[in-house]
Amino acid sequence: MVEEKPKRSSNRKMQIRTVARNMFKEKGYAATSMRGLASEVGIEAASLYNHIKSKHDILQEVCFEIAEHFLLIQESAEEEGLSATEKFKIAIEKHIIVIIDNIDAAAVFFNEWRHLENDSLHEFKRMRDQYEKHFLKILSEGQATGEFRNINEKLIGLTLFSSMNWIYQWYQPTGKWNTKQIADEIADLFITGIKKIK
Amino acid sequence: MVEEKPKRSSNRKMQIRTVARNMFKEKGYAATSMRGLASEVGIEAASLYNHIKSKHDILQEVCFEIAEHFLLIQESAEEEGLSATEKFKIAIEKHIIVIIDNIDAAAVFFNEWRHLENDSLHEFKRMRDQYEKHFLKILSEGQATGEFRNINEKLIGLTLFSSMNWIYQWYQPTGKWNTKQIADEIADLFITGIKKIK
DNA sequence: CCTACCGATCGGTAGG
DNA sequence: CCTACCGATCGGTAGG
Repeated sequence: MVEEKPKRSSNRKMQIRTVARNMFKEKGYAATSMRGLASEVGIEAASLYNHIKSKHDILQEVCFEIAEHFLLIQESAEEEGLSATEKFKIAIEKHIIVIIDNIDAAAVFFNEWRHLENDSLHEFKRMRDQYEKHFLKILSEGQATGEFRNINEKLIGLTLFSSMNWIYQWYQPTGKWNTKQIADEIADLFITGIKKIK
Repeated sequence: MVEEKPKRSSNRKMQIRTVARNMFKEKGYAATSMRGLASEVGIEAASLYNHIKSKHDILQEVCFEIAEHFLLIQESAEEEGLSATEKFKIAIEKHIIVIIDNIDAAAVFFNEWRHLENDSLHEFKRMRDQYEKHFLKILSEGQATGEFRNINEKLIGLTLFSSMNWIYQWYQPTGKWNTKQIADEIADLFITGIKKIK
């Protein structure tokens, strides 16, 4: 039996990223110092640079690790034979699961992306816009099939994203609702709010 | 005829606050430097301190100027003879109007309040919690009267706040929707989503 | 992974 | 409202 080598450096890097996610969420990127980060990790600031390239590089990693989660949702959503309503519900639930399962990274993603620079900022916006289209397409489809009433789909889409993307502001892992309850209640609210009354 | 004196210092203070609101929104509080702020105003950094006490003091002023707007809404909402549905719609519309009419300050209020300290942080949270109760009360009332279906009112309340408080992230004054359209569409979405079906 | 250190920039003050 | 300046802290590097 082959025992896995303890990848010490890799573990330390993971630890740095985990601590950084949390500090970026709590204090914001700009207000988090490398000395403060190092202190939480339990090493000197200079030692961080054996594991990471720069403060900005950590931000990029955190932002794009969650961006990839969102892209995976999109790719997996190509199932056939579902109504727009069903697709809508599934998309909402998956999106909320990503946020809640990665609550610190999600907070950084939604709140600190403006500190990205140049290429990474550009790429971030591109991915975000593309991802939003995925939801807008479902809204259009639902109107075309007559499942949804006439709505300002862009505005409803922004409202939906607001509802989901703000969750990190109030969600507490120790709270009384589980992920499914939250996802269901929000999905039902929106579906009831936009479905065509027969 | 008495001509008003040009209150030079007061105007300069207002200008500083206006520029600060915008920079705090765009870059965040921590990433906004007093030298950068002064440069935008057109004076030297040291000169700022003839008009303001500290960087932190500006943040407090911006946060609490908008908090007062929200409290005014609450006080004016004591009209009698309205159904919960009507109260709900009015409360949503007024809240959204405050945000859109004070979009920079609103962004700071919702995004930078964590940089408040001690008393002002405590007071901020107290006001915010109290204000949220105002909405929760309407939701409870609507369920009691049978206007609204059975909902998790705390969760729906958080979702509503998310929808409204995220507006600053996407609202553009030059955009194609006016304040009333935005407020109406969001209010209708929520009311349709929670009303009891007869 | 540390000590020692770099130049740059920070919020803010003294004094005029 | 400015010049000149303060001590503190910033992100990051050199060298071991």
